[in-house]
Amino acid sequence: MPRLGFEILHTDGAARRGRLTTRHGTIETPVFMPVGTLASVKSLTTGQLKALGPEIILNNTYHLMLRPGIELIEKLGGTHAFQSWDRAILTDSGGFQVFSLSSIRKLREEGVEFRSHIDGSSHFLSPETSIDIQRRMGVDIAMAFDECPAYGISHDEAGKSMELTHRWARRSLAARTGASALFGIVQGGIYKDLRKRSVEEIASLDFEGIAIGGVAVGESKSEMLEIMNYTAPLLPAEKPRYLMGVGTPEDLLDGVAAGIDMFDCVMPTRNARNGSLFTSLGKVAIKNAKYADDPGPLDPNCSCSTCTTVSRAYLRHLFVNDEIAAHVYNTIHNVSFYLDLMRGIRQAIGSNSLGSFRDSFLSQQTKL
RNA sequence: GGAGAGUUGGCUGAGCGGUCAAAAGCAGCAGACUGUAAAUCUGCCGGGCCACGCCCUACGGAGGUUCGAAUCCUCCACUCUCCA
Repeated sequence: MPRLGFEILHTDGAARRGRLTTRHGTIETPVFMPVGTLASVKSLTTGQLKALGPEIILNNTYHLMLRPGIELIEKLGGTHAFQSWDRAILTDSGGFQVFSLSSIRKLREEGVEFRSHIDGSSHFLSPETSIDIQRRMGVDIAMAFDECPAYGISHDEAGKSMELTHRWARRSLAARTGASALFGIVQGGIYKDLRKRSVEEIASLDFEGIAIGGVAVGESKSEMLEIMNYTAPLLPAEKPRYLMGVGTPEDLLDGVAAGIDMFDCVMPTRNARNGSLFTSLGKVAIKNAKYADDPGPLDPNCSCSTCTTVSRAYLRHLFVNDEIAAHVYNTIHNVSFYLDLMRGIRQAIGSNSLGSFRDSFLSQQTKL
């Protein structure tokens, strides 16, 4: 069995309706992958998550390396067994932590030395160690170890960073053993010539899929869209395309229209915990006083267990009182909303109506 | 009956002559969140305005001292602690 199967079933403009095949099931694309950094989609049990139906989730190498540690996960049979998840898992390589933990890391050609954000202890991550950890976790899709540069760096700096990512991409590939698929990551910041160069390099290597990294790191929405719309069409058509860390519902629509197949983002889960809920009628800040006596469902067009069982008034009550159930209800809804959105997108592509689907979705977003 | 302590903005609670419309926390009201150091962070939070400054009303009540009082003095009201 190949490490990863990918077939394109249908196209609508640049948008692709496809199917990924992994050892842990098939994945209909375009797909949104809920983020479960610490082998947990925050606030949900595996059972609750499974009921929502995602076909793939994302874990994080850096976090799991620190705790509980790869030795333990390996000893307990890999991360699928550890978290009792029998569907697909993709791991981020720790590349994003090169960016997000920049204040407590030291970057070298060889790799990155992190001071643990938990206890300050030193840890080293390189293409080889990252790939090794991901393999030992037994994930379905591993990511190359990259440097995700901060927004605002110069063309020169972005170029150097990109070249490092390219060298690391080759090393990641060379270090790969085992059954996990491996995706390369295109960098280059906001500079089109660099993005083009990065695509050429990454696409020339033997990755099972290609990701666009280094977006949504502080640049404006228009810059992000410009880079995405420029880069996506340059990617080889036959491989799955993954836009890392994105995004809002609107971003997903734009990404799919640009030909992206895979997305992940903390937004539905984090925003849920912070009381910002996505609905078919627009965003609901559930803590707002206006919902205090609102007996209606969070989203009248949603069939998730939150929307079919409790009122906005109750959700607000739970949230303002810091009840744990607020996080559960909110996360169930937001994840469900994202998965429903992707389902709708897939159907729309299948019927060549992505454009009207997008228009219809966005026009409803202001109805609150 | 005696001795002492206290009364500050919705609450708790700093302040003990000017830099005080009054610290801090909570509550309240908004906003943000994009490969998760996030159940986090930010702003507003007496009233008013022709608002990056000005004017009112304010630290239990009433007087007083002072150029100036939440801060000092007097009386009153209330609360609490200890001793009988």
